[in-house]
Amino acid sequence: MKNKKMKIARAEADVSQEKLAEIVGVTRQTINLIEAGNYNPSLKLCTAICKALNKTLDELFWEE
Amino acid sequence: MKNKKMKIARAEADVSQEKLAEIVGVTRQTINLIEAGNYNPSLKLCTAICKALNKTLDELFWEE
DNA sequence: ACGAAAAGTAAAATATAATTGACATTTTGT
DNA sequence: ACAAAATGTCAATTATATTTTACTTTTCGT
Repeated sequence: MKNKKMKIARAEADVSQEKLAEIVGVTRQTINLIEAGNYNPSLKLCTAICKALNKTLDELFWEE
Repeated sequence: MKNKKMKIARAEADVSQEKLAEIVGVTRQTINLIEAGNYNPSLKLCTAICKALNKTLDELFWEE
């Protein structure tokens, strides 16, 4: 499933996929894949993304 | 860093590492490694563990 | 104290996250 | 409408999470 929450949070923070990738130390493709879904990122990466976007794990990655 | 929160949550739920591993579909060693720290589990696994223990990502895996 | 269950740990093999490079498409500003 | 930036996506490779097997140590009930 797509990660719409992350995409929105990134838009709110006004950073491109490329910029976010640079901040958290991965490639742009990795960020793109996470937002596109069908991907299973590591906890460390999820945490880094949250901190970069001023969100928590529950806010960006929790699914009921 | 050790994941003490997860260990405590598992104790509260009164399930062994082996039982939890079985519930979330990984091996006992994987659970052990996560609790021992120096490990970087996948988001999917973290989520499965949270649901098994009735906790959220922030409660078990968030670090300031 | 004893035995059994649970927990800790390690090395080698396997599965998969993440990278790289490259190209196509969409969005945005002017 | 045009150019530039941003996004979507793919195949091949590399890095690393997870498994498997196996052994040691702790914990807990009786």
